[in-house]
Amino acid sequence: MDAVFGAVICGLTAETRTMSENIVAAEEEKEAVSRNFIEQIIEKDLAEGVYDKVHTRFPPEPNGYLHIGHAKSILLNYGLAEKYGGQFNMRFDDTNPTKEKNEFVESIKADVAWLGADYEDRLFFASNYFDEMYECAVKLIKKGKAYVSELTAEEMREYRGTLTEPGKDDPNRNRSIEENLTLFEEMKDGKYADGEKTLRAKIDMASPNINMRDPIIYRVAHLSHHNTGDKWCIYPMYDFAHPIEDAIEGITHSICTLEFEDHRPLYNWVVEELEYPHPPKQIEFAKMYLTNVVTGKRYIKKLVEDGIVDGWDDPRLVSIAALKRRGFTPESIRRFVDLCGVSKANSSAEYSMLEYCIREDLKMKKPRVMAALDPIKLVIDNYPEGVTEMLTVANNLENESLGTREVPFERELYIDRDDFMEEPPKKYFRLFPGNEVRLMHAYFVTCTGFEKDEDGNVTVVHCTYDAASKGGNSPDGRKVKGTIHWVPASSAVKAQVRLYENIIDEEKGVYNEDGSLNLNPNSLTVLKECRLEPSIAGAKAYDSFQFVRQGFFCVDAKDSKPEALVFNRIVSLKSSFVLPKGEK
RNA sequence: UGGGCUAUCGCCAAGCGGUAAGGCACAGGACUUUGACUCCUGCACUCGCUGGUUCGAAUCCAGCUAGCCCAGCCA
Repeated sequence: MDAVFGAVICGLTAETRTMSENIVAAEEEKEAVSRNFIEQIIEKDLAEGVYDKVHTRFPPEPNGYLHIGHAKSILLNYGLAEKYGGQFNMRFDDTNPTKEKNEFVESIKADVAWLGADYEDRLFFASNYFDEMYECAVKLIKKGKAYVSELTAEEMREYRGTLTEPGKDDPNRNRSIEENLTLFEEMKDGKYADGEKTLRAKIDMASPNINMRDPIIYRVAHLSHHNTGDKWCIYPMYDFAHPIEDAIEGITHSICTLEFEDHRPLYNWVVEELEYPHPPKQIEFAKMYLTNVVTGKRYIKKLVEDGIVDGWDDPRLVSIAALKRRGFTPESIRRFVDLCGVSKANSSAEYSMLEYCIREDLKMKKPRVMAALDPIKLVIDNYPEGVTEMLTVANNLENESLGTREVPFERELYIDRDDFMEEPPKKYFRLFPGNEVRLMHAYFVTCTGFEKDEDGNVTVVHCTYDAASKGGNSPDGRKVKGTIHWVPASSAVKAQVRLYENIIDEEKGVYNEDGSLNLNPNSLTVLKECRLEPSIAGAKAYDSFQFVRQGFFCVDAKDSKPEALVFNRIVSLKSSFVLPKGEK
């Protein structure tokens, strides 16, 4: 990289650096990370003076809720503006009132804000440009580049031709400019019914690219718009509106997904015919998919209707709202998007990558507390009755700044059912008759026996403790292989915990042969009798914790109440422990 | 049998003519008051296929193959 090029790039990332520092920084950066293809295009544009700034945007149609796939687009656009010292706009592409609702603009704004993509005061609506778009259409008509068509939808389809055959010219293709002007104005004035007339760009009916076969750029629709009300009864089509929106806002790099590649010639045609001095450049990238995840609106709607999920924000879904409710953090989503990268190859990321990202984000930040999800009682027979010791324990052994808390220890505790076995397999080093383990942060205990109910279920485990091992170490240097977590029986907080698995049965993929969803019947497990250590009592919505040896859990924002806590498992901890087959 | 795009490890993804980065996943091992974390180690003689150009090709050329997108008055 030559010096001039380096300086140009870095001058934009850190204005406070000196020129030479910039050059050095740029070179270090180059070695550290490779650039994705969009960054390469941007840097080339900047270096060649095609643009002297970077201005991106996120332009959703407000017709639904955002999901993890949108997060990539949001963060990509925002990240690019940030990286190159440019700006990022939020823009609602609301040119078709049939599907748009204010409810969605509000939810989208909330999701974008939550993700941390700050558009400052640059919130725009395509519908605010309708006057200007109308003028653009008139300009095209005056240039002889647009005409009013009277073809019905069906005729339009016939005239368009097919993938392999060229189309035919519209009978009205050579209408006079004056007549087109009059007709278009009449369309605007409401003289025609929906579908009666359209405005078409005059390009090339024989183009191998179907988008160029005189595309419709305005249609009549007597519909109330969520933003402009009844002011308009004609609305611009995406292909006409989008480039204008971008141009008006001074967007430099208009980033969209792959399916719009074929629309780029039309995008360029529009900005060229309209003679914008600094036309924006459309760049397409591959959408990100997550493997075995459902994002289709129809499918989610059905899941809600069938009562399989409790809404668009059910923690098993991957809408932004659902991820938030599940306990994912904006940081984890950003990291995930980052890890996935940007390319033009269709691909699908594994869910394990998302799991990795949330574990990484939470592990140092959250307190590590104890919880018995499937509790059974542990009685320390040689521990005095009526005595409670307050043990001071670190909230996070790897992060001292999280401080300490007090956990009461007493004769009767709850432990997790998994941590005791009457007849353990080999390599099981938790509690079983005769075995000694450490109660985390507390004492060594040795299992002396257990009780069962008439059904053969273990109800109580008995043990004795070594008073000298307080804190979890024996002065004689004795080692134990297992450390288990516990909760004081008398003061534990009762709570509900929801364990989630993928809503899709991963063995067989998302869809059944008949097109229905291939659901995992075990996607939700509700544990109602969980016992948590008392320190968790005041937990509020979205608070999250590591339940030691189990995973990360988040207070459910919808159903949790101070007196009846409800937790969602965000993600389990990794585990290399597997019970031999046939056990449990 | 039109046009556009894509093809590098199980999953993402660098690579831009000088002899295959990295991450996730996975498998071993060390450490461990979480069977977690952390730390080591291993994991593509090969880049969809076939030819060609070149001293040298994942990178250039040609031809194939496979996948995705396009025939809304949706975006």
